Order: sequence, then structure tokens, then C-alpha cells
Amino acid sequence: MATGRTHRPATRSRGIPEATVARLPLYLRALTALSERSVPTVSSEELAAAAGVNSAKLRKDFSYLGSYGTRGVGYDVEYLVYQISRELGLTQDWPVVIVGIGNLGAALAGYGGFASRGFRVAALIDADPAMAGKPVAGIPVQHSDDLEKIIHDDGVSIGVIATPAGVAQQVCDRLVAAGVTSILNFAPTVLSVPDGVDVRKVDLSIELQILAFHEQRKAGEEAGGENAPETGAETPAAAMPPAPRSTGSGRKGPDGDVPAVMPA
Amino acid sequence: MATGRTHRPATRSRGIPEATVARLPLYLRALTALSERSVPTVSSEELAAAAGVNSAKLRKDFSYLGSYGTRGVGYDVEYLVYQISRELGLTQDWPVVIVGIGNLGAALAGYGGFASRGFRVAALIDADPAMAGKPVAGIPVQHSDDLEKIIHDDGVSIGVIATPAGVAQQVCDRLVAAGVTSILNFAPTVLSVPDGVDVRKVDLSIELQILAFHEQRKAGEEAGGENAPETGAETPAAAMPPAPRSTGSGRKGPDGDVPAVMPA
DNA sequence: ATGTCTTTGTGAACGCGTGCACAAAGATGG
DNA sequence: CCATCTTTGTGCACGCGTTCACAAAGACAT
Repeated sequence: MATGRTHRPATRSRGIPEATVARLPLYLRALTALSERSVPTVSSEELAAAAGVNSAKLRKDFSYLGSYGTRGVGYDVEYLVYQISRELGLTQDWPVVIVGIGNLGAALAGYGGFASRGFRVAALIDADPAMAGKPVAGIPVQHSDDLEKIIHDDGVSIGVIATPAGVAQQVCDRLVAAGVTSILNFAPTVLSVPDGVDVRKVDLSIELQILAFHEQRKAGEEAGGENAPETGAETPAAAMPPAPRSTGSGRKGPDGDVPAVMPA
Repeated sequence: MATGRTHRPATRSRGIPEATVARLPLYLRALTALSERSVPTVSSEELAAAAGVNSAKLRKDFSYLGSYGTRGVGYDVEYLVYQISRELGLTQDWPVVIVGIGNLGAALAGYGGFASRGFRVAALIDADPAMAGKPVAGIPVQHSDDLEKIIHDDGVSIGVIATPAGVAQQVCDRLVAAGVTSILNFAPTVLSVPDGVDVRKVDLSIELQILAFHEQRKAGEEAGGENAPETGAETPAAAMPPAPRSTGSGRKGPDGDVPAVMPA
């Protein structure tokens, strides 16, 4: 799921397909688990099963990285952990700022998976003056007035936006202006950023809606072709004004204001 | 990003491509915003811009739903909101259970985007007896012993897993056995489920790692082709045992135990 | 009623991603 | 040193998704 914008259609970074890049973290996690159990080598079949992918796909993915792996044996776990980590850029330290310390921001701040993967929470930033100085997950919250200074001083290039949607673009602009070039967006908005800036989006609401779609389909199928089985889009038309153009209706603020995962 | 398993390769539910389904919520959000501003109609160009996609793609997406839209004018906002909502199954009520009321689970419980989209938090479930009865976001937490009963009584078909990875599969199995057929998984694990059950995964750690990859690439490029510019995978080999096979190394628990977003 | 202008809906081409199936490579045993 | 067996690495084909470009459809003005 994906880059809200900044698509990079066929840019295929350094020859590694985007789809492969998205799977590398999966492999890395499976490999790390094996490493902890002191398993020396693993076959593509085993590793693929652990990562939940096809073994042919896994081999092809690894082939983009190079020919690590020994025929007749498999892959050296430790070696592969290092190679993937290096490829993903996890061998260096990535300072990260989290903007918007609501429920979600606080949860993110306390996430243990940061440090172990090369990520370090450099600062927590919130616009509420009452939050300033208050420690969250052991890190004192700083006021957003100091955003630019923090980004600059710590050399931060990755920012996490966990603010309400209303201010997300504005926060994004400030982050980008201050030098951030990668953004993980939890606010339910489409962020527009200049070229060269990557945006990835996480949206609970969208995930649930996709699940609901499939759930509905399952329920409908099970009940025996309820509607037209062939006609692509049979319009039931019932219980709905065919061409409303009614008054301003004004469905009252149906969310879209706070990031997925965040109390009002 | 995606189904941890249960791929549904070409099943293309009811003729609507999976990629299109994944974008419908985006359109719906943009349309809802327009609806609130009482905008009567919108062109594919405008809506596409608001949703952050290509206008041709948007038109093709809508064409799978049917021929709503008037040539020379555009789409009726209210009508389209209804059609997409119906297609996604949001016109009905979806009871949802959240299992694992840690930091993340609590944040999810308080998310306002549920109710407005047809989702309703039917129950919060946690294995910690101390949590039982304690209200979170106005909803009392129930003990996991009652999981099956809750699922059954409320007719829940969608479950959210926000537990540590160690128990995620086990929770998943219980949910599925109790009748849940759609799962949103926040735990960093590959869940295996029987056919007919959909799993979607949200993983902060993976998103950050993908960002780090692109960030590294940007930094490397900027510094002028640091390494071999053509050779696919030039192995620097420096600073790493070429073929470790060392002792059990034992990198101490590098996360992978708590869901993305959840304090240890 | 007719012409013009806007915007949809879609046919067709292209490119990426996936999976099959197999040859090459190397380990292992005799 | 040779035979056999395992497992990688990849050529190839296929299908989905994206995008272009345009004809058809309808609004609107005259």
C-alpha cells in the first residue's frame, strides 16, 4: 500500500524491483528468527514458507541482490541477514521524528522495533504547548515551533506524521522544507510533496474497507447468486435516489479528520 | 500490501480487480469531503487529483462499477458516494472485535473512523485478567476466555489482532474457529489461515524499512555513483565475514515480538 | 434542430510481476 | 575421480495493471 503520491513508476531503484524491495523486510524478519535459533543455513523452500511467499519468487528476489546461496545447500542465514540489512540501509542509523503525539504517536514512540532495525526516535513533536516537556515513552515531547531546528540539528531525513488530517499537509510541508525526504503518513489525507520525496501511507480505515468488500462478497456468494450473476454492474437502484442532486445533505464529519488510530 | 496468505491470484471478485478495490476507499474519502462542501458534481480530473491518482485510472476503476457519470458533466457526488459505499459493503453494519488491548489496541479502540464507515467495535478482548472490566475508550475490556462466545453472540466476522507476535497465530486460530473470516493483523508475523479467510497486514517496521531503502539510494546517488554503476550487485565485501557460519551469534531479540506500534 | 464543446467510457498497447520448469552448479558418497 | 542428488539461478510465458488516445455521448448555446 503505498506511496500516496511520488509514484516512481518504473524507476526500479538500482535494478531492484519495487515489489522485491517490499518483500525484503519479510525475508529479513524470517531470517532473524532463524538466526536467533542458531540455524546455520536455510533452503529457499523453507525460507519461503516462513515468509509466506512462493519459493521461486524468493529465489528471483534474491537473484536481484546477487548470487548469495550455495546450490545443493541453501543460503547462509547470517550472511543473508547482513546482505539484506545492508541493501535496505539498516546497517546505518536512521534518526526519525514523530509528529503528533496523540494515542497513535505515543504508541509509535514506544515501539521496540525501532532501535533493533537501525531506526532511532530522535524526537517527539506536538503542537500542543501542554505536551511540551512531558515525557512519552521516556522521550520528552518538544513543541512544533522547534521542528526545523530539530530536523536540522539531528540530520533527520525520515519523518512520521501522526497528526489529524487537517494539519498533515502543513506539517508535511514543514518537514520537507526542513530537509526530510521520506515520510510515513498515518493521517487519512493525500499528501503532495515535491519530486524526490517519498511518501508511504498507512491507513486502518482503508484496510478495513477492503476487508469489508471481500466479506460482503463472501456473504453474497454463499447466499447463492443474489443479484445478476453475469451483468457486470446490475444496479439494484432500490433504496436510493437515482440522481439525487439534493440539498447539501451534510453528512456530519464522517472521520477523515484524525489519523487511522487516534481518538478524537 | 497485503494478504499475509490467502492470495486469491486471479479470483477478481465479481469482476472488480483487486487494485481497483484498494482504491475505492480513496475515492470514497475524497468524495465524502466534496459532499461535505456540498459540491454537486465532480469531473474525473478533479476527483483524481483529490485522490492522488491518474484520471484515466479513475475512470477505468469506475467503469468496473457501472456507468455512473454523465458525459460533458462529470459524476454526481452523492450518487457516487452511495454506489461506492454499497460496493464496499459499508451500507451495512460490521461488528469488529479487537484482540490485544495494549497501546495500539487502545488507540484503535478510540479511532473515530469506525462508526462513520459502517464499522462498530463490538468488543475489546485481552488475555490479561487485570484488564478485564476496565473500560478503554468507553468500552469495557473482556477476557479472552470469552472470545468464542463474543464472536458468536454478536455475529462478528471481522477481527483485528493487535497482540504480541508470539500469540498472534493462536489468537488467529481461535478467531477463525469461532467464525471470523476477515482478519486485520498488526502483529509482525505471517498468519496461516484456511481458504476462505482473508488476512490483511499492517506493519510499521516494514514501511520504515522500505523508506530507508529509498533514502539510502537517494543518498548514494547524490554522492555520485559510489560503487559500480552497472554491475548489478557489486559486493563490497568489506566489514563482513564472507561466509560467517560463526557461533550462534545470538542477536538479542530484535523485536519481532510485539506488533508494530506497541511498547514492550 | 443543429452544431459545438466538454467529459466519459473503453479498445489497445505496453510493462511489471509471478510462477513454471529446467539447466547449471556444487555438495556428497563411493 | 566419477556418479548422483540436492538446490540454486533464470529463461520464458502468461496475466494483471496502467496508460494513452479516441470515439461516443450528452450538455448547452444558438
